[in-house]
Amino acid sequence: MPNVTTDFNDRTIEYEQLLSDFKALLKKNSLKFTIQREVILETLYNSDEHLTPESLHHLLQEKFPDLKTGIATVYRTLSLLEDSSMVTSLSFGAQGKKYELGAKNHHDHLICTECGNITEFVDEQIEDRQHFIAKELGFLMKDHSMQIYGICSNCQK
Amino acid sequence: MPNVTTDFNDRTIEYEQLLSDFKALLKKNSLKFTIQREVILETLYNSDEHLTPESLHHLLQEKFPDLKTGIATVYRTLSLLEDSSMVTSLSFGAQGKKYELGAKNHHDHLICTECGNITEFVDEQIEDRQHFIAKELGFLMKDHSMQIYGICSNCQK
DNA sequence: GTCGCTGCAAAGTCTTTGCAGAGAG
DNA sequence: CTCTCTGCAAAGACTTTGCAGCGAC
Repeated sequence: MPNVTTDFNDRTIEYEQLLSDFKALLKKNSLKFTIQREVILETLYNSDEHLTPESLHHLLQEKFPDLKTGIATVYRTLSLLEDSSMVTSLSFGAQGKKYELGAKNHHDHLICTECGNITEFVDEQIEDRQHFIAKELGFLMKDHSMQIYGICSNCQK
Repeated sequence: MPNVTTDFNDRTIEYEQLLSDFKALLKKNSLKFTIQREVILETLYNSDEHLTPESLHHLLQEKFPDLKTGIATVYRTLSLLEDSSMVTSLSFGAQGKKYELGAKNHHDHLICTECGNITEFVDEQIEDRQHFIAKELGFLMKDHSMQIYGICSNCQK
């Protein structure tokens, strides 16, 4: 199993750590560590995108064709991981949920409505403020998404 | 609750204005102004909540039982309104989308991933910061959307 | 060996589509 | 009149569940 970090930033944790967290979680709940659960975690870890259950299932069929992992197992494992906060799910307005590992870093998007260019950014002040607001309103904040729409400097010319 | 407010009930557009916008939109696209489309717009306007297609359909059956508006028409009209940016939709999980009129005042959303409850808020500090960031990165900001996902106080119990 | 896990297929949900008659322009 | 809309029901898309055998512990 590769012991690598992604090139995102220092908030990303290593796979070995993630895997042992997962095993600890399973043990604590008298659940079993199966090869299907392992490859699902690994595939989520190695993906830079938000995955739908279907796209994750597809990836598994490509990378581990011998396992013949069923879509039902993908759904069941994602629910398990989400319930234990190891992955978060987002719905972006389209149909269905998308999942990503909670261990990855977060960023927001500036989207140019003219050329479609997307700039990523993270702003600590906004991040802090979001936590504050969630707390004020009694929410246990899990994740957030923010998009700013506008016209980029190039397109303003 | 310092700078956070959930007071969002001021309408930016009156219903008459909204209705004539809707009629203009229909005319422009050679579509017809039907009683079903009207009551759907009106019901959205008079609701302070985010409505699912199903809950909107329910409201229509209560308020306009004689029309017997079908659920398919609700879906079709919501799609039409969304495509033309008169309503916006939010997704909060596997249980479908919720819709609201775009004509209402700007606000952001806190979405409970357990029960789907949506709380609205406006925070000046974040609004200001978004403008600042857009400016810093050379964007002419037009709009933005922000969703915080978490677990509401009720569901934490 | 026990008991949870898995794949499969069937069953649920939610949403869209085909169609023939109704109705707006 | 013409051509779009509508309600209905069937079809589709997505997700969950029941079950019998498999496999981790």
